[in-house]
Amino acid sequence: MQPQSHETRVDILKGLNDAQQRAVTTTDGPVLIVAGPGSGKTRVLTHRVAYLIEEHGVSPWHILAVTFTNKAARQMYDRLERLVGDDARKLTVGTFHATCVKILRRNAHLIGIDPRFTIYDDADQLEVVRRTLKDENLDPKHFAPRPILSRISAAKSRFIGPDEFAQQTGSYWEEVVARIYPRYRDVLRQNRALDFDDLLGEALRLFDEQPEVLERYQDFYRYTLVDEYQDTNHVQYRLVKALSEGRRNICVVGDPDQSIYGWRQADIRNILEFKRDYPDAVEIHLELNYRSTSSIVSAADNVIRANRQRIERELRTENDLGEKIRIHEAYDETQEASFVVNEIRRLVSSGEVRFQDCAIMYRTNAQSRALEEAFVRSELPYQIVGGTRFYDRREIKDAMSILRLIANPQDAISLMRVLSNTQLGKGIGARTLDLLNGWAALHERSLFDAIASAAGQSHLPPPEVNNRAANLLHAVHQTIQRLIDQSAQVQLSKLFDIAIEETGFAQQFRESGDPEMIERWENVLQLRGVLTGYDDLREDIALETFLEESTLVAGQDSMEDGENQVTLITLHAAKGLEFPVVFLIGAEEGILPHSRSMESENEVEEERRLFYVGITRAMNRLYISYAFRRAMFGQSDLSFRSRFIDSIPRDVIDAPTAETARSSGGTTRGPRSYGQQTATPPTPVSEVPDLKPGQRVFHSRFGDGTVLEVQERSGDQDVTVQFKRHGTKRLLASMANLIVD
DNA sequence: TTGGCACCACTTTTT
DNA sequence: GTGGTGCCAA
Repeated sequence: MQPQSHETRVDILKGLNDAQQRAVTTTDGPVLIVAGPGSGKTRVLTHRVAYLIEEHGVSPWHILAVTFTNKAARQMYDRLERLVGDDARKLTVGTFHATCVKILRRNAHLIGIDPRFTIYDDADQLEVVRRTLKDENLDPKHFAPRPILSRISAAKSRFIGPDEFAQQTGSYWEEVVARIYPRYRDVLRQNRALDFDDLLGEALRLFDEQPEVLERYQDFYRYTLVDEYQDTNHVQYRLVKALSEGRRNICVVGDPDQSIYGWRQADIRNILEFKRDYPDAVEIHLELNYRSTSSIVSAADNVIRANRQRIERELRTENDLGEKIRIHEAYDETQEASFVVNEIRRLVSSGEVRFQDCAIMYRTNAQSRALEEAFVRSELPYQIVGGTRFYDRREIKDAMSILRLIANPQDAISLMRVLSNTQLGKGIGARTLDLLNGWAALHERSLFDAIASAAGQSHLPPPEVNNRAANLLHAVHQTIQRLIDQSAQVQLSKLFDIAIEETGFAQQFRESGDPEMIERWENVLQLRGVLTGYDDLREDIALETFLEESTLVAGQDSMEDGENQVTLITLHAAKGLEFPVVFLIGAEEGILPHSRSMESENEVEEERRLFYVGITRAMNRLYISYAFRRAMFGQSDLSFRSRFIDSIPRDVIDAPTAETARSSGGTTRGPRSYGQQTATPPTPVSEVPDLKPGQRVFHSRFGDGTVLEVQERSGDQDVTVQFKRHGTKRLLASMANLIVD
């Protein structure tokens, strides 16, 4: 046997524990694998696929594996390539969305959808809602677009269309949504666009309405594996169910404790009730953690146990105790960032770890700013994963909208963007656009058709624009048409060059000496660099392929492995990853748990799971930090450490400061020392203490409070105190008899 | 019609 | 500290 050839059965099972082996070899019928963090889930999944191929002679093209991110898919390919060789390439491994796009591109015409659809991302969707609100004469101040979109998306995630939605509105606000929803759908249809929810929903509709198509896919994908099953929504659940009907060779893997996408309509019941749908399902639990030290596992286990809505189970490890968990209070977010940076510098210079072993995790993207500044100042290498993504930058969006317009001129959102952000739209103002949009609505045609008509390129009566506008529109139409004509003939990067010249997009950068514009231009060039990667593809599919891939990238997908740099990442995006050293920052009430989640117990429990996910990313060292005061909206406010920290057992914490922490009325307060400031020495009660902003004080009548402001006043102090129960008071220090806490 | 300026509300998390 | 919106003057 050659060393390169496939591993034998024995090899496939070698090194796996009993539960893992069962998870790999139980291949007849439905299987539910509940896999705790670090329990070798990915290993089990890949080995299971290899086992199917090697031991059961299943053809790899009959296997469908659905992952949460493209990165996870790629990782799975790579591992399988090592296990089964070239056969790996015949597998279908991808995200739900990517898989559905493929299915729809082939079959959407069967359910009345143009397969050349554009995919609308979150920003596009919001724009459609905004415009629809405007058309309906609703004030976006009173009816915020974001919640409306979320509600529509929630409905779509449960396969509820506009008509059904209208039947079950429970409030005036929902009635407004019910008015917007059908119009939203019509705009997308008009623009030949599908949003993220449609990719799943229309695929499901295809299966519903075209049983023979479903049968074909059922026959094709005979074995289905779904990773991160706890994060699937109702439509995804039904897709999986439909595909695996009949053969029932379905294997789902997940962990209810790591369900963190409830807000995206992930339905935890999918995993909890799997056995109701498949009564004969075999349930296998992987609970032995191979990833983390036992200190970290103990912290994680205790944190998650505090959740009430949970299936009781235990996370175990045979690993050593390792380093204790460090909990650090910083003065503010700047100090917090320096603490992290200094600590990383210290660890790396001791030779113990490399930069790439370290990750910093936070609840909200905004928190990355202070970190980034600290990293730039310290000149340590770092990467921000996700966050303000490359494709979210203004200039990139503008450049992309040109490409999207070429791929789909019906896409009015992109067209509007091009008109308002490139020289092409110069001279075409609100009045003209109103006329064009009115014409489009009247004739039920697209905005592009309206322009064509105004340019005399249509048999329909043209919109009543003035001569000057008509001339401009004629030029616009010609330019776009010319670009469309070229798109199937030149390489993608070449097309891009032509497009940014002809639309005058490039011009604005070249003329400006502004350093900010130069930086933006460099980003545009970077985008061009990405495009050259598609130059080898056939000209007629390169553009479409690029647009599709760039829309469906997940935050994690942009992560660079192998570079020696620190990773900055949100807790959500960090799911599924592991790092030897993890800094979990911003462990404060209002951030983690997030203030928007604090009203509902369900949501606080989800926040706790998020905290749990963060902890369990760490292999050897875990730092948890919080700030005493934190700037939000540019203003600095006081913070209190997160209640979640209290669930971590003392004996795994290495933080002298944590010893002094105690609870008061549900909110836990931090210890006395603030970051690099030294602790205030205990003040004798009899003296009038020297007060400083930030100090915790006690007043005999008003109770606990915090000093906000101090004004010196001829030997006395005029202090403003924020009391916990009695609001803000101004007091004279000599009279108030404040006791420094 | 455009561009500049002032004001505003906002920031969860993402395929 | 940001980005989007609205008003005004040219």
